Amino acid sequence: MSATTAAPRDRLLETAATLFYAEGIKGVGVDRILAEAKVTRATMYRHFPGKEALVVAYLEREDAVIRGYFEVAGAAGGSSRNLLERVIEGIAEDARRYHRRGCPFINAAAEYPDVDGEVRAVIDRHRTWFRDTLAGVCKAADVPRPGQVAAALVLLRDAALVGVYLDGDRVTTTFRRTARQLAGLAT
Amino acid sequence: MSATTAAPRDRLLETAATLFYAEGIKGVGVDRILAEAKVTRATMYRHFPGKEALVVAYLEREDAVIRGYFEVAGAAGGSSRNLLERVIEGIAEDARRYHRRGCPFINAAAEYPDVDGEVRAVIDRHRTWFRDTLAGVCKAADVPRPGQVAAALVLLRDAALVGVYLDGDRVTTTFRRTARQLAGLAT
DNA sequence: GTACAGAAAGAACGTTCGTTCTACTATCGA
DNA sequence: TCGATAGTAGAACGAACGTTCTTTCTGTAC
Repeated sequence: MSATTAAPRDRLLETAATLFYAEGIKGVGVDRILAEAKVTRATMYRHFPGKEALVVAYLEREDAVIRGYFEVAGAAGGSSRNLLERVIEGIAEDARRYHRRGCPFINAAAEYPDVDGEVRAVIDRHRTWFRDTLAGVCKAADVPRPGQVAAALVLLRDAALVGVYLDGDRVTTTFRRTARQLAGLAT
Repeated sequence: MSATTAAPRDRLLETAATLFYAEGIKGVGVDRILAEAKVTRATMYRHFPGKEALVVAYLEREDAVIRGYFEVAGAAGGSSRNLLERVIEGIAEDARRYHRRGCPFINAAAEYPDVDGEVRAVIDRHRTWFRDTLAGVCKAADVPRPGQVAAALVLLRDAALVGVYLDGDRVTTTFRRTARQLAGLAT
C-alpha cells in the first residue's frame, strides 16, 4: 500500500489542505501541490476548475470537520449545561492540538479581500452556522442572555485560535477562564 | 501641489501600506506598488533591499501609530480607571473606523508562517508591547487580577478586529460589553 | 474485441513575480 | 564648477505563476 493508494482527488485535497493551512494560500503554487500529491496537472484540472476551487474545497472540508465535532458532542448525551462545558473545552483543545497555525477561515480571509468571491462566501457560511449553533447551545443550557453570551464566545474562539498561533498555548487558559465566566460556569 | 509632492520613500511606504492592508501582501506585486506610488523600480530598491523590507516597514509604521494612540491617551490625564475606559472605547472605535479589513498584524501573520522571519519578529514585538502596556493600565486602574484581565483584553481586541472584518460592526457592542464586564467597569 | 473514461506524463502557453542592470537627468553642497 | 546623490526611465533577467494542450497508458463495461 503505497502513499498514492488514495484516489487522486483525495490526495489532491488532502495535500492542498495541509499546504494551504501550513504556509498560506497565495504562498503555495499549484506545481507544489501537484508534486507533493503525486498528481498530474491534467488530473487536477479535471477535478477542479482552478486553484480557487481547490481553496473552496479545502475550506468546505474544514467546515465539515467542525460540524462533525458538534454532531458527535450533541449525540453523546449529557445535560445541556454539560454540553456547553464540553464545547468550551473542545474549542480550547482543538486550538491547542490541531490549529496551531490559527483559524483556517480567518487566515484565508486575510488573503481574500473580495467580499463577493466564493472563498468569502464559504467563510461567511461557516461563521454564521457557528454563531447560530453556539446560541442554540447556550439557550438550551439556560444561560441568561444566550444571544449575548454566544456572541462573546464566538469572539473568544477567534481570539483563542489567533492567540495560540501568535502567543502560544498559555492563551488557552485565559480562553477557558473567560469563556466559563461569561457562561456562568463554575470556575 | 501634485500627488507626487511627498518624498518618493514616503509615497512608496504610504502606497504599500494601503495596498498591503486592503488586498493582502502576497496578492500585491511590486509593479503595482511602483505604478500607484509613481516611483521607479531603481528608486525603490535604493530605499528598500526588497519587498519584504517594505512589508516590515509597513508593519513598523502601523505599530508606531498605535503606540502613538497610547501616548496621547496617557498624556491626556484623567484617572487610571478613566484611562482604562478610554482604552477599551479606543479599541472599539479604531476597529470600527480604521481597521475594517482586520488586524494588519494578524493578517500578515497568516501569510508569513516562518517564525524566524523578520515579519514575524515585528509582529511579536508589537504584541508583546501591547500585552505589557495593557497590563500596566489594568494594574494602575486597580483592577483585581490585572494580569488575567489584561490577557483577556488582548484576546478580545484580536477578536474585535477580526469580527468587524468578517461579521460587521455589531461585534463592537459585544466587545465593549464583554471588555467592560471583565474589567469591572459599570455596564 | 472494442470503445470509452480516467489518469499519467510532460511540453508549452502567456503573464507576473521579484530583482538587477544601464543610461540619462535634476539637485545641491563643496 | 565639479562631483556626489537621488530620482526617472526602461530593458532585461530567470523563476514561478495558473492554465491549456497533446499524447500515451490502463483499466473496465459493453
